[in-house]
Amino acid sequence: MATAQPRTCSIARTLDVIGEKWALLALREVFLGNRRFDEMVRRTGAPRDTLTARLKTLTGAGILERRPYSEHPARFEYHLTPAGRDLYPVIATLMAWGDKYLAGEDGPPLVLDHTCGHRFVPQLTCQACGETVQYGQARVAAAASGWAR
Amino acid sequence: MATAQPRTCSIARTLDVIGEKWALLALREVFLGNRRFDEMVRRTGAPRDTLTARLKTLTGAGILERRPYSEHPARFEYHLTPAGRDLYPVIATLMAWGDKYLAGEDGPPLVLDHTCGHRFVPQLTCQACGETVQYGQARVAAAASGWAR
DNA sequence: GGGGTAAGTCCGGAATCTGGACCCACCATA
DNA sequence: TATGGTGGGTCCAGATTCCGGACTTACCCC
Repeated sequence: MATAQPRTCSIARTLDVIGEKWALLALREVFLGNRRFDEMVRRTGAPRDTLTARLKTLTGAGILERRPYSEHPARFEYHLTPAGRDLYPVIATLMAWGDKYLAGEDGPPLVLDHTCGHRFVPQLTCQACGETVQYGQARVAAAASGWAR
Repeated sequence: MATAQPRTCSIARTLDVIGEKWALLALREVFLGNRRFDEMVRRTGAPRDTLTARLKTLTGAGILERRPYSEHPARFEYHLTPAGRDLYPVIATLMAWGDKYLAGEDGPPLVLDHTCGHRFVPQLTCQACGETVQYGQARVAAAASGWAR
């Protein structure tokens, strides 16, 4: 009898790369334009050691790119690659959830405006039909073979 | 001179709740309809101990609800609360990123169909104008006071 | 020379995670 | 009666990871 193997779905794979502590907060800083090591340490509060390790993982995974901006005192900035930029929806939806359920009485600590002029409230939609999608409106279609692996 | 404090943004707060290892994979199983402890252990591969701890955190945070489905052998199921259901966009965008960047040659291990009949490819849009949003199209609007706290 | 900045590395102790064994209550079978 | 299976855990010792703080190197500015 085959006992189900743990799935290796795309969620698990993605979390292997960005699921460690501080990885997403480091990414948040890059999204906000803070690309340098010390600045990230200050803004996130991550231990320097840990941040070093995370940045290494993220560059290794092709999410960030380590670019020198000075030689001699060799200094580096971390830039988003296209793959990194594509993580924006993850960050945005995480933030939206926190805004809704964990904001204090001051309201959300960080407010974004969309280029359309309105406050940016992220929404999930279906690329095909454009409608908003909530839990229950998408169903498992097929096990491309990897369902239980 | 005030050295910047680590931000406590909504992302950090959210990660405090769902950012620990296995929390999101446990949630994935609940989203897929597997609500029972042993099933989650099998499907995720998480250590039983760790899963116990995560489920406790998630119920404590109001994301899951522990409902008895049998007395006497006391047995429980974990159900999504409305707050839990609102995490669907996070799961969906994580999965979409993994599908795009980490899928093997077999393609994505898990394929979803939207009720509109098409393959479900999650997209991030602006609630106000309905347009798709990518990195760079939303800007920091104001520091509600908590910017650097 | 003195102080500051940037990007790390090194360290020992603390906290977490891990796999595996164990437990208890039930049910089914024979 | 024993035997085995399921479900939802707990307990434990060892491995791994995280943590804060000190230290380093190389520059710049005054």
